[in-house]
Amino acid sequence: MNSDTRQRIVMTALEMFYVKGYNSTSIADILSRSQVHSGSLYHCFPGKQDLLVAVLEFYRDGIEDNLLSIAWADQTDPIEKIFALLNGYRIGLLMSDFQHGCPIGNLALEISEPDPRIRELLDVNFANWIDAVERCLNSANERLPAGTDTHALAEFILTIMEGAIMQARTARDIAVFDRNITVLRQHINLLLEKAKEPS
Amino acid sequence: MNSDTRQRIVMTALEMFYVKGYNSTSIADILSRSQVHSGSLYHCFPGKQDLLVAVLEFYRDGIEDNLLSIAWADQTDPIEKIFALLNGYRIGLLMSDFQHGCPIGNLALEISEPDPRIRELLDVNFANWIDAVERCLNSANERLPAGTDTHALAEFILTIMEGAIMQARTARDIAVFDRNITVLRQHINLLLEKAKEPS
DNA sequence: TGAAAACTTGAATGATCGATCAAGTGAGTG
DNA sequence: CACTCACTTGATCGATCATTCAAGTTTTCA
Repeated sequence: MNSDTRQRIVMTALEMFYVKGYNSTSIADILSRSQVHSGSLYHCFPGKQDLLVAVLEFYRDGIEDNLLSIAWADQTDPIEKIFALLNGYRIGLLMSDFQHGCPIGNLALEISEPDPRIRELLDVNFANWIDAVERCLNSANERLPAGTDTHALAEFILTIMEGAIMQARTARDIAVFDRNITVLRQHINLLLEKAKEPS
Repeated sequence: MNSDTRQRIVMTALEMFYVKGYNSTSIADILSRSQVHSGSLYHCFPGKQDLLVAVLEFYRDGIEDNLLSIAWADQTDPIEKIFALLNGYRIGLLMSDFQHGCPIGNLALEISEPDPRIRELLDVNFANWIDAVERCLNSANERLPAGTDTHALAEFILTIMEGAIMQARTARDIAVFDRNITVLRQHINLLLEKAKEPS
């Protein structure tokens, strides 16, 4: 397996699935953009679905190096880490003129009857993201009300990220995204305040 | 324009776009399911995009009769109206084995480079949904903290609905949806409690 | 009643899709 | 040097895509 060719194919597919979606990206698109011929592609991958699997495995294996470590550079406060992560998606929206949202979320809604491998990989990617946020919340444990369900709260934050991106892309207006994050911030502040109460 | 044929086409397209998505639904699919021949379809619609426009116009014009009035039967409390609306999507997920999410949200993420008409129609549909929730919040105005941004909160609730559906569909687990709604409920309760404080 | 307009039928079109494969290249190994 | 085998080339395949259109049928209305 020529890993240079394979990697070029995967990175091209990753980028095109991100911008155009899975169904709207043709093999011919990927071939011309990656400067690879069809025989080489089908030497590395049995079919288009396996290309998607490879892309999702790349996301899964690279969450630390390609996402978290970048968003969390210079961040120490665990609560601020969460907002720094969300801000990464905000920047992605702005820099791409609202083309780049969340690659996993896009695929999750686009693929209606997924291959089991693909559904599981989408699920794992979500789970890894939730875990990362949950670790932040657990680090801030003593600042949150006793008995706070940090897993549910981490899921909630993913939910807000996905929904906020969806609305901002549709409206082509970053202010929608910002208002959503502001309400999330208010919710977190309410929790922090509640934790301070003597009760 | 034979409105019977037109309506049958639109309702079939609506259903198939909902379940399979826009790109994955072929004209041939719609023709066979609606028992219409291609000439009739293209007599009514210039092309596939115009079919999507008609579907989105149907959603836009039917939000009151086809969505709100059903979800809000037997609901009087404005806050509970919001949760009843969310519960409608929960039931849709369960009854369709996680096939039915939010038709607007699905299309919003799937269509990456939309025709301006389509982007605007997606936007209008979101705006109408937000308006409906905002009206509920405004009705409960005196129970919320003074100065609450009800528009931002309504956007936030749409965000949660979309994100919760996305996660529940991917995990094929309604518990994810429920946990998200629970956290939203806690946020609303925090607001209601805060409004009671003498400050 | 008769002609025009609206609508239906269904075969056909060219484009594009994912996928195949025979032939060729070249690096590594005996 | 000879052989192997991973890899590349690029023409080609059948399926399916959205769309077209000539011919036929029904409805409208003067």
